[in-house]
Amino acid sequence: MTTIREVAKLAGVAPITVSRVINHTGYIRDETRQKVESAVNQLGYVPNSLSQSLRWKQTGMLALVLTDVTNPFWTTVARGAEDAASAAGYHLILCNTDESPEKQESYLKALFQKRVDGILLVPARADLKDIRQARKLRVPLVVLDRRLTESLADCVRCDSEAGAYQLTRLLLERGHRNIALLTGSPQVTTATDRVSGYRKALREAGLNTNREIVFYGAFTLESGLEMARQVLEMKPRPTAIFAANNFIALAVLQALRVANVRVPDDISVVGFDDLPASLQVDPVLTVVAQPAYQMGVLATNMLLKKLTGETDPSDAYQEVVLPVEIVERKSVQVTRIA
Amino acid sequence: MTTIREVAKLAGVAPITVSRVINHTGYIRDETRQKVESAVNQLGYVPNSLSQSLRWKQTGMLALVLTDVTNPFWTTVARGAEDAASAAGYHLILCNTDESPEKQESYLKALFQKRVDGILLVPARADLKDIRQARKLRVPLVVLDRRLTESLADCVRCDSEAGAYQLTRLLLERGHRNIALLTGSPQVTTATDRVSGYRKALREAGLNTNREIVFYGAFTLESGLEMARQVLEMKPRPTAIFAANNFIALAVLQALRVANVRVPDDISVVGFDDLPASLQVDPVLTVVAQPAYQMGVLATNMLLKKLTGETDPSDAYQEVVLPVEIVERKSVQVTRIA
DNA sequence: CTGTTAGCGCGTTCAT
DNA sequence: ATGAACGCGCTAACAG
Repeated sequence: MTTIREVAKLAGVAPITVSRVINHTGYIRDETRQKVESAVNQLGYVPNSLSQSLRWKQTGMLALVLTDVTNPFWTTVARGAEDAASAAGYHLILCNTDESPEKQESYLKALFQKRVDGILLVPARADLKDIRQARKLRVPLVVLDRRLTESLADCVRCDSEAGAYQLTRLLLERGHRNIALLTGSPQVTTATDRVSGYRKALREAGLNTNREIVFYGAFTLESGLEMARQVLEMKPRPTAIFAANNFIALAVLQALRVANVRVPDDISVVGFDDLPASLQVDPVLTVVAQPAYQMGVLATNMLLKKLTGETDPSDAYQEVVLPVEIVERKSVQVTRIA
Repeated sequence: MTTIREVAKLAGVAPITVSRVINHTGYIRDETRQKVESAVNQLGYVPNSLSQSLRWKQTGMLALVLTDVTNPFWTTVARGAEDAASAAGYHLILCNTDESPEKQESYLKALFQKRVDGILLVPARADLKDIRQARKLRVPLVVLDRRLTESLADCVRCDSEAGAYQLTRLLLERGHRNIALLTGSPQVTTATDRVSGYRKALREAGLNTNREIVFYGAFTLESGLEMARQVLEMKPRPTAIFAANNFIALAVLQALRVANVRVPDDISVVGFDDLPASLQVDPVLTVVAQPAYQMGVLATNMLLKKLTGETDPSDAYQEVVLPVEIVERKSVQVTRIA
């Protein structure tokens, strides 16, 4: 590919002059600019951003490391992040860890090597090693969606506990006392926070620990199907199911349909995460909706502030917790109190 | 961040020795290796891949430029591409053009600047300018999903025409003669190819041009809703709707539900693109399923062959057309021939 | 307004 | 088995 030197030669100037024309820095005589521009066009010159980044000590790239772009929740977050990044003139790289700490480590290493200017991370596990490394390397990092066991980074997330609490209360108010909660891995704070909210609501309603029905699995369709099967075999069968993420909710609905159990007539179902309008035909599920897009935007802006030095590095880490919102639809039945 | 020189200094060796240890090239005495490794660990040294790429003249990065990661079809393609890329030791960058030629141009420019080793492109428009530029810059490029008006690049796509033909025949065999086709932009070959397949089937059934009912819009929910509304106002109303992509199909189902038109009792519906199992509760729609994941894998492998020089550059451009498959479900009703 | 020099961090080439 | 010099492509700092 053409280099700046070849352009300079053709235009009869020094490379630095070409550089100045391209980057619109410094003063250039109009005539010179035109000579350079025509040389650039003639050769189809495209500046090498590797070299530029090497000199400038910044790459203009951010990275979003998440667990699964296949999940509409994450694609929405990603769109928010991308929009915010590109509004600030940054490019965004997406990486999927599939909840694997090994993949996470491998991607982060690659991102460090690429000298991305900042990282948005949805931590695959409670493991803090990667985050410590980012700190050590002084790579700005914002944690997304999940809490850390220790306060080692800024964090933007939604209020899982409050959402789960509200959803559980809604069920309790409708008379449900046998509520099964199907959640993700105990390693993931959104999974456990939703358990906390559920638990809190049960306690307040005067139900003690032995009334809790909690299944831990993973935030996937397969795990949801498996847990749903187990719920259906319980005697007495719970009168309501609380699915702690969108894939589990869809799995529950699928399993119930296969088993010929009607919603909400035979059993009530509520879920966490709404689906985008483009992906549902007949929205039936009462859910807690998280501001996914906004979370992506906010986290990105927080990251950008860190790298433009608008925040004082000596400040304590910030944590932004976004409120969630109940969207009531028609998957909850009023039941007699048992 | 630490540089190779600081590591070298701490280890008491020359930078090049550190380089050799890191890249496992050349001979190194065990003792030296250990000194270097401990220095690397102590400083948390992470090699700068910008510099490496600059020297090696390759970046180990591929890019997939597509129209919309929000669409499950594309996320599936992306997963295929990512898996294939990472199996070969490459990283994959994702870019969304939203069908905008301007965004496409801007992203491609950035990718050229970043010196990605190769590009997978879903062209936003029939415009060939960007592809010519890639040729001029000698950046290996494979076109995905859509045909080019001129043969200027290798291409991997699915057989839209055959799929549309089969789907239309299925409707014709069930007795439908008033079939509305709701498709994307006339600028997009998958949209027009599906019209061709539809048209061909009608012709074969002895129906002439004035029996064609074709709406051109975009492959989005909004456009689908708008077109569906128009179909519902037609008199006589078509007995079947053929939605030429997944979002249009979902829009049609939504619109029909709102209008209280039952599927398939009142009207039959077929679609292009299946949804992943994780996103549907009760798969109802008879569709043409495209091998999205496989398309991503194949295109990536074709690209990789080009850059490892396994293909003769003098060869003509390849075009791989993947077969599609009808998945019959329950959205088509047998109707009396009008 | 334009050019020269030097160096970003690394690895190839050629010595030793 | 290890190192010195040079250059990848670009631009900051300093001259002129």
